[in-house]
Amino acid sequence: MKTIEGLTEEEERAAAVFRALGNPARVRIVTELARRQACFTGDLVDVLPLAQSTVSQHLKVLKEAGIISGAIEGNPCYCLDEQTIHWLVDFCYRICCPPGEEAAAAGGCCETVECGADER
Amino acid sequence: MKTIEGLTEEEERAAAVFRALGNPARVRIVTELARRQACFTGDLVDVLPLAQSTVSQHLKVLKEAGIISGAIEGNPCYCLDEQTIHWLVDFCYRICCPPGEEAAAAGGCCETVECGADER
DNA sequence: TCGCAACATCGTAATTTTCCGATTGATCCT
DNA sequence: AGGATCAATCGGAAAATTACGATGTTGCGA
Repeated sequence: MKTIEGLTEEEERAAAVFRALGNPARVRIVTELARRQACFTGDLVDVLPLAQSTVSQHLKVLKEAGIISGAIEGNPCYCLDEQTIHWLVDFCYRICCPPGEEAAAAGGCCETVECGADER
Repeated sequence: MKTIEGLTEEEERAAAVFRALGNPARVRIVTELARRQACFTGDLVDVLPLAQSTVSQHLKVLKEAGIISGAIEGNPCYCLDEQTIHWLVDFCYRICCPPGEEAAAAGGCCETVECGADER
């Protein structure tokens, strides 16, 4: 993947977090973690139809992206890092509804500009 | 990628949208689109350090995920599909702050359970 | 109609992701 | 110490992504 130079740090981070979440197994891990508050690796292995090593790798990806955190010495216990989720939501909001844009938020942009068809 | 059978339709869709957003160039496209309301392909090619064909492919990915929409006959004009963004934000909220969880939303889950260290 | 300009799509090479089994490292119990 | 259990990491194969140039396609003006 080529590096895009003009990117802000925020965009960079958003892309990384989105990428980490962009996998069915990892979304499942996140929802499970949200439901249970905290899980051992084994709990997640039971839930997912994947090998233990694979689940472990997914956990690593999520951890590196800051989406989950945790692990106690010798008894790894994961949980959601809600700050990151909140940050992501915030990012989306700022994208979608920049200051002074209350009007646009309602109907979307396409109606105001001459663009709205689906297929070319 | 293996298909995870237990996945809800929502989780499936979330993973797809996240995946589409999980690329620096595509995040840039989205932010640019938000800033300008609507863009021709050429505008985006000017902004990104990528070949025209590559940008076109990124646009296709975003379109297939429902993140952008648009294109008029013969003069393709893209814009954000804010509904999708809103849906995604909603999904994140439901994950992070399920009903009857006001307390947990503030401090995160980790403090309440015995799990909070960073490194193993 | 011819050619141009704007995009999409195709073919394809390089890189990355995804998954698994095997191995290693830690902890705990006997 | 020896064995069992749980989880991370390694090595490698298969599949997907990313990027590019070349080629199609469409609409417009000369």
